[in-house]
Amino acid sequence: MKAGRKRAFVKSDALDKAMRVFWENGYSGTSVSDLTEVLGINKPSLYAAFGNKEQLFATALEHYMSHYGAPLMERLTNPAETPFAERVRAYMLGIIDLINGNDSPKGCLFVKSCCEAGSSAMPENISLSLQEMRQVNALLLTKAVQAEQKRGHLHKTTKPRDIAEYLLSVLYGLSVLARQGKSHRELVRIVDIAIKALPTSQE
Amino acid sequence: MKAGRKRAFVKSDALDKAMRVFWENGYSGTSVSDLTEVLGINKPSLYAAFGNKEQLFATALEHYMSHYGAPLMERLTNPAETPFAERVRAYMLGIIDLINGNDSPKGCLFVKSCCEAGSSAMPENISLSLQEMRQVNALLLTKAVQAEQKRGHLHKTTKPRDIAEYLLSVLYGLSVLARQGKSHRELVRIVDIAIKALPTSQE
DNA sequence: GCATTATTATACCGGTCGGTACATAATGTC
DNA sequence: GACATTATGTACCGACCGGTATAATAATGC
Repeated sequence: MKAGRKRAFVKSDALDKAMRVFWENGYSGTSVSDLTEVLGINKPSLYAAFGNKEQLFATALEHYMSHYGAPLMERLTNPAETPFAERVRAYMLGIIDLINGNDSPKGCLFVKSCCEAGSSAMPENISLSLQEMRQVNALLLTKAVQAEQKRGHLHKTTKPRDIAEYLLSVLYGLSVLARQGKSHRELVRIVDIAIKALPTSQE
Repeated sequence: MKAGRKRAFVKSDALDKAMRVFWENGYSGTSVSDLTEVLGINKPSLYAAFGNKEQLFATALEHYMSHYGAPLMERLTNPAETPFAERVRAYMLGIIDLINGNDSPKGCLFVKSCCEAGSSAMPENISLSLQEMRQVNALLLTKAVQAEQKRGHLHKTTKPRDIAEYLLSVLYGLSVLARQGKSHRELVRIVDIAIKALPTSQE
């Protein structure tokens, strides 16, 4: 055991709370005072635990992606015996629950952050890692589409990458709609239309 | 002619410049100093001409929607003799040009603002007018779909409003992708996939 | 010419921003 | 218990925030 006074708060809990503040107000819309107020700690504690505002945001963003976003990706491949369109639907419904939950801010933190990115209002490092995150996400989705094309359940006239980007585009749009208060039901209807566009082999 | 010293800048030019600053950095990412620097005027001139930061943003947003967004809507109905899918495509390609232009910030100011909305970082009035703007946009698109269904060129199993919201969702997604640097060509490919989802009567 | 009116530039307002110095309190090792 | 180590609360830093008071400047109507 290391020496020294014990931290009076649980770091992982604080990180999740901080993530939600950024989720609600965005990077430049969130002040350090906002964070310390919600987390119930003082500034020196926050800076000692998380570095500075930029580093805390980066950590919160990774926490969001790994704990809330990434787990949904499994639905794209499992269970393998269900039709591809159903798996995509399950994935997208998971995203809907995430961006339209009752106990979390509306919309998607990642999408929100992307909109802030690429300007002087957001540090360049963050903008770059957002771009990397998107590429990883798109690649995973592309591979799922590719696997399905090889199985022959999806015809091959459209490049898998384009199909993946199309699906992501719809998802990003859902985040904007969720932010504006659209209901769960309305969002699901959009997903159902979007999935009809998938060029299945029976066409 | 009114008495008094003449304004040393063209108000409409200043408004367009201000719009671009907000477009680049967002509402809370833009400071009044950012604005006066780009506009080349002093703060009292800005406040005299546009009220305050919030009012200037509201004006800039309306300028964006009426001068850049709204004119594209005509492509949805004209020319009436071209197929509906082609008109929708023309509309969406117009949006792509807007959000991926070389002489303007990437992405869509409206989408960016929607992501900032609904939080303490953005005044409530702005959030409300963003919601109204979206409703107007969705209604116009819905009516275009509805007209096409009556003509019989689009089958009626899907509600026109849902189709409209689906198309808007794709467009909002394109804004996020454009912001991340996706090329014109890639965005067009997404639009082409999205349009295939339209339930045309020949199916 | 002269009062009136509007815009300009400078300089400043209180408040908040992100970030930290400092002293104190609590834990471990020896 | 002495001591090193770590976290805490307070109080503060310079810089910038949105916004304005003031006075000089330029245009008008009469």
